Amino acid sequence: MRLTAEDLTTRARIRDAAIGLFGRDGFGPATVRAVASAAGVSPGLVIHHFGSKAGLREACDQHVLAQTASQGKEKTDPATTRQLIQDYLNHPDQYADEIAYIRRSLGDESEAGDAFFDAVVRQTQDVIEAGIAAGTIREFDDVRSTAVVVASNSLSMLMLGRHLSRALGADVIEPHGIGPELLRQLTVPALDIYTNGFYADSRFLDAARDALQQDTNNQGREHAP
Amino acid sequence: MRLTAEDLTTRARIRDAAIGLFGRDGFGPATVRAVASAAGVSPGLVIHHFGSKAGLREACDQHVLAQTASQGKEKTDPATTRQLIQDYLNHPDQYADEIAYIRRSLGDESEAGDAFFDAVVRQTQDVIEAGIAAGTIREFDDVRSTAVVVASNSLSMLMLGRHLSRALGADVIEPHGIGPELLRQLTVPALDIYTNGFYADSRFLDAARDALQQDTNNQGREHAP
DNA sequence: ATCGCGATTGAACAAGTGTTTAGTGTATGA
DNA sequence: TCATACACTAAACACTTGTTCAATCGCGAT
Repeated sequence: MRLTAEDLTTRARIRDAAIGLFGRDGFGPATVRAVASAAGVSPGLVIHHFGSKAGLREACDQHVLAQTASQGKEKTDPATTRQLIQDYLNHPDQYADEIAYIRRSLGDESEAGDAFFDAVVRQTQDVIEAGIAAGTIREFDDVRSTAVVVASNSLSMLMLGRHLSRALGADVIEPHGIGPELLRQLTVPALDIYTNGFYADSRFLDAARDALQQDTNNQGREHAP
Repeated sequence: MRLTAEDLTTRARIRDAAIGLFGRDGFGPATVRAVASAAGVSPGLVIHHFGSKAGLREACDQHVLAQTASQGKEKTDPATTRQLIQDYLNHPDQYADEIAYIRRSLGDESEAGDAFFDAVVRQTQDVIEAGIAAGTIREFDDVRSTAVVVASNSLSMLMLGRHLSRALGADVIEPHGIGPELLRQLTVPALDIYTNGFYADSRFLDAARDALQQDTNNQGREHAP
């Protein structure tokens, strides 16, 4: 259950307003005055509570990170995955602010973004290893790199959500880009590739292996003049 | 061949400096003064040539878009793809500025970013359809959506390059994140998934199809209270 | 009742922003 | 030769930014 704004302490109200504005406008463009106004408070009070704009952002980082770390610890089996999908489809804008905030953190280089990305990769790797053990996921030569690729692919929806909706000609542009309409159109094609592959045979894979092998031989001179 | 800074007209020098700074620092943080300084010129001259900072950005958008549209029209068959990979591996920082700039454009909502994303999707779809005709790529129920997914996955490397290098423990942090070291580690795992799939069977795909089918039935009430 | 202390505000400040303006050269064409 | 146009600069302007400061407000403890 989400607390309404009136139930929160002023400090928390400011922080939540900041999370919303930081996520929507970015850390630079979102001004202290705008945050204060959104929280129904004076700009000075924002500084009084958080010391500086950087301090405010730090508090937002910690809060969002803690918020997202608490959930998403137990999604390993297909049943729970389906549960999560349906849950998100029914409450689309429940985590909208956090999602937008994380997107900004991943784009704008920051420790919070690093931590979040690492957490996603770690969790992805756990899921893969559990899936391999359970026989639901293939075995890979390099599980770590595979986890990074899969995590990157997943997060691309977060980073490019706006473009995805646009490219699919969404009737309504969803608040932060990623929404039910989007998932409904992209989940099956994505899982289709993950299930049946994309290429018809291993020609591309072999070609890439050749190219990289050949490159490894010339590894001495990185930057050719 | 790339022209050196001295050979360019002042206007072009300013524009190139702006592309570099916009890509490195972002459109907001990169100041007119910084651009002017990087181009060895006074701030007023920047405005004199481009009317405003927005006009400067527009010129940069057009230039980068034209630059990237000229290349990347003929990469359809595996041989050319390998050629491109090797070419990029040998000249890593040739297009570094453009890559960083495009990354910013895709993140910061802008017409240029939209145009670039659409171009990538369109090109991806062309490649897929050509591949299907040639028998190198599987057939899909929804080619358009598949193209969007593949394009999104590809661009994730661009958007998250910094995190990818970090997560893979790159010895040296590449200038804009994506570089030879990164490609060498991620190309094969990525193509492995695209070739042999990720899941061991179609259980996840079926589960997702069920969930979405079930959701389509309840489509009337979007936001459950 | 009053003291004290944190929450809160409104106004101000210093720094940085994009932009303007007046002025200086410096070519080129009449 | 001169005048016009253009590239270019230095300084200033108007504005926004984050932050500070003095002054209240409200409330619990003494």
